[in-house]
This record gives sequence, structure tokens and C-alpha cells, in this order.
Amino acid sequence: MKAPKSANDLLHGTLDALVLKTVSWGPRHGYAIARWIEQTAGDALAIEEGSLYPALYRLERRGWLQSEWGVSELGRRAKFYKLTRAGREQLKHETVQWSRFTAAVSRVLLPS
Amino acid sequence: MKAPKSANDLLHGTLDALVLKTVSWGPRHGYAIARWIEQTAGDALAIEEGSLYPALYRLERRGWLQSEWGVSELGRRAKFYKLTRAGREQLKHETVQWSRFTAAVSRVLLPS
DNA sequence: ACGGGACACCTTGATTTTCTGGGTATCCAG
DNA sequence: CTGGATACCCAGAAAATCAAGGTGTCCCGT
Repeated sequence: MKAPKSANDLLHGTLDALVLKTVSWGPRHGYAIARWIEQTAGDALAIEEGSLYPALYRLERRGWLQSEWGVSELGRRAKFYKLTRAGREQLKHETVQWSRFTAAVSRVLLPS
Repeated sequence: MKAPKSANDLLHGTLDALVLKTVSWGPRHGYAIARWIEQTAGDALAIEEGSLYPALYRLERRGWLQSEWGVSELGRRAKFYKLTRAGREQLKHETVQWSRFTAAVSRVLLPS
């Protein structure tokens, strides 16, 4: 009895890039990052908080994000993440990889 | 000391579709499937045997592939996999998912 | 006044997939 | 006769995501 494969099984390895990209527009807090990705993706992606927060810690630990406590637009305590210089490099790198990868997969998958 | 993120970290959840697609051209044995994917992808993907064979068992167990021992083009014992009717449905389904997913990710990632 | 929902954070354990690094055996070329 | 290609397989580790829970605040509708 296991869940049918969902679109999110494909998220593996892509979430980091999505988060970095989102934060590249300026500092955001976790909740806002999730909402922004989902909206931009047209609700085709679901960002689970159980995936997001570990990802944020990971990215910060690797020096790609830097966090700071602050106050959200609605006046609540929230931790804001901003992209570091290294994070910007990493984003560039991952974007290239993503393009290469999808091109390769498409060559195999799409010729009907 | 861990390997830097490679293109293969993105493979997650995609290998199944690649295999199904490859076999959709006609029965193939495991080794040939790996070579075909790599060539078609222009060597941008590396199909590790330690990933491939478990994937083949998985797909057969789920009823999407059917296997039969035979003899390869070079006269060696080889196990040939062919796509079942259910497998063909699954391939169609996964292809749609893949398109949706990449479109969604691109919307987030690509606006420079 | 109270309930529900949105906001915003976090943790634990299970699940799944892939990778690493082995191993077997045959055949052919140099 | 040694190495490389063909062709299969397995065990254990690593990594990421998911499911499902939890905390607390604030606001809106009734």
C-alpha cells in the first residue's frame, strides 16, 4: 500500500536550486519561500515544510544562505534567509546543470 | 568528504521513465538499455548498474516490464525486458508528469 | 466569546532511490 | 595470457524527501 508516484518524487535535487533562486530576488522567510515557489510554479509543485526547513539548514550550513531573525510583513517573528556570494555562484552552477539534465532526459523521453 | 553534487542527483524518479521509454522500442536487455540511454542522452547521463538492475526488478515487480532469458546479439546469455500493456500506460503517465514538472521548475528557475 | 484558519517555525522516523564497490562468467583482441 | 568489453548480480551506505506530528500567535466570522 504505497502512494502512487507523485510529481514530487521528481523534486529530488531540484529543491535547492528552487530555493536559491527564490531568495535571489531578495531576503525571504521560509514560509514565504514555499508560497512563492508554489505560486510561480502554478501549483504544480507542493513544497512540504518537512522538506523545506531541512533544505534551508543544509543551504545555510554550506554557506549559500545566511539567516537572520526579523519580523514578517504581518508583524510576526520570522527567520529571513539571504543569498551569499557563494550561493549566487552555486545557483548559477545548478541552473546550468538543470538545463543540461533536462535536455538530456528530453532527448531520451520525448521522441514519441 | 563527499562528492560534489553531480548531474545524477537529479536522476531521482526519472530513471524509471527512461527505462520504460527505452524498452518501448522493443525488448532489450539491461546492458543494452544502459548503453542506449547514455548514447541518446549524449553522455550527459551515466546509468550505473547498481541503479539500473534494482530499477528493472522494481519495474517488473510492479507489472510494467516482463522479462525472459535469451541470447544477446553477441551470443551471450542475457535477460530481455519488454514493456507490458500496463507499462505502456505508466510510461504515458510518467511522460506527462515529467513535462509538467519541468515546465513548473522552469517557470521558477529560468526567469533570469 | 469562541472556533477555525492562516501564519511561521520546528522535529522525528520512515521510505525510497541511488550510489559505491564489490562479485561471477564468457569471449575476443593484442 | 592479460585486459577489456559484454552481461549479469548483490549488500550496505548515503541522501533527500515525505508524513505527521508539534508550538504559538493573530485575526475573522459568528
